[in-house]
Amino acid sequence: MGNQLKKDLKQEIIDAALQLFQAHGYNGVSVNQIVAQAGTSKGGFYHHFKAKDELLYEIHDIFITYVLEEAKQTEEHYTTPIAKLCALLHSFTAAFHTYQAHITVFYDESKSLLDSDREVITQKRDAYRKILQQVIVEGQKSGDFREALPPTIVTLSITGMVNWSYKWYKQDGMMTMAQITAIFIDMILRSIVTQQGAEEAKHYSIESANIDAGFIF
Amino acid sequence: MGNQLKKDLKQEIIDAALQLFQAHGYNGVSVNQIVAQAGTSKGGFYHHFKAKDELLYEIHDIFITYVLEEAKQTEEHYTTPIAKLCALLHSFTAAFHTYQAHITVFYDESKSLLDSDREVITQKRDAYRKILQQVIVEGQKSGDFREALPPTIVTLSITGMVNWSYKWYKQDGMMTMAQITAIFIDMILRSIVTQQGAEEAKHYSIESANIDAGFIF
DNA sequence: TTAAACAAACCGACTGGTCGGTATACAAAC
DNA sequence: GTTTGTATACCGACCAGTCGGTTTGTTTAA
Repeated sequence: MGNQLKKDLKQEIIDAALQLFQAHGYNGVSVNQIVAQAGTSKGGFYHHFKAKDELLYEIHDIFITYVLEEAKQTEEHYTTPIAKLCALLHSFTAAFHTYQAHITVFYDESKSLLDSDREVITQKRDAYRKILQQVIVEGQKSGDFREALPPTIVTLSITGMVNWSYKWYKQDGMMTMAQITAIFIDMILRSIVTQQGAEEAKHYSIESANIDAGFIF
Repeated sequence: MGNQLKKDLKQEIIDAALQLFQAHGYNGVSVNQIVAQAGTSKGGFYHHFKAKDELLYEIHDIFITYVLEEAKQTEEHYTTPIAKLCALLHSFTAAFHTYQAHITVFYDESKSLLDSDREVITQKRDAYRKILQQVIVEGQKSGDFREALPPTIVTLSITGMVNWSYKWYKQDGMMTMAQITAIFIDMILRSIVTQQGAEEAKHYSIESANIDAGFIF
């Protein structure tokens, strides 16, 4: 437990790499730059990592493992498809505060992963998408979501709309991520609910008063 | 006119670079690899380009210039905000067939642009976004789009949802881009129209019969 | 004393870019 | 019609510098 009180060098390296990769891309950053920013040396680096590739893999894995685990727990904790969907989106976007750099690297630099590493990551990413898509399918079966929409496209649309915010969301911007997410959810629900589902979805509309009171998890 | 019958070397270089950049990123590809793939030499390359940077800039500019011009014309050609929005989306996604590689490079590698180049590109990209956002604002003023939604977030949501498809759309997949776009439009319209706008939006619903007949420009 | 944690010097491969030269095309001069 | 001049298109050897990674040496903690 206490071994994280003093940030160790490995974490320092990861943090430095995150910043640099986010700004210049994996192949645009040299190991020398990373160790300089982290305040260490190449010896220190290669003591903790077998290769530069491994660092990129760790960044990917830290992020997707966290998100996947979070999604599993969230999905189990709620009952209706609509509630599940909202909770999934909120739990994902909540990660932006801590993981925005991870996300940028995850989506822009995964092509630089070793093939073997990418397989592992892809598997976890697909597992995450499967959870989301399953919720959509559940909602269609329960009659809350329109069956005319292909679940795969809906899933990818939602993912795109939400993910894309890594390109424009600023921590110090005019809106918090929770506020933005409320709008996402409003738009997404309206686009996919049936008349039956509209009842429950109303609670998540930004026109209903209880939004500014905040969304609790 | 006839000077393009035989593909010239410069175009060959750009095509090769597009493929390679899309697969491995700008900094993951060397000039040697590009000229090998293009079937030319280092000398040939630097005869046509002052530097590797210039090639990346050209790829960006070709794409955004095309898209921006297309958007301007499209926007002028339609009257109602709803029609404008639909036409804008269709004209953008139609570019995927020819420009998917450009788009990938555009969104993944713009951080590798020279600062001066990036300024020019950013300006054009903002001009495009402004066109889209203006349509949203018009729709709010006309009473077709919900005024509760912040136009900036709506614009970014739409952009995200549509753009993200560059990560998963396959030319030889089960759905054509036009079919996918019809679903995008259905979802987007439902999420932003008022009761008033719903009338006109019905024409673009995937539940109405005329969708499989195709969308004509 | 031993092992882990780092530092610094170093290595070969490769990088973006240059340079002298050649091949081709077309126009002017004779 | 042939020669000459000149600009463009292109080639491939070569350069200085940087890359990821290794090796050797030193410090620190147990």
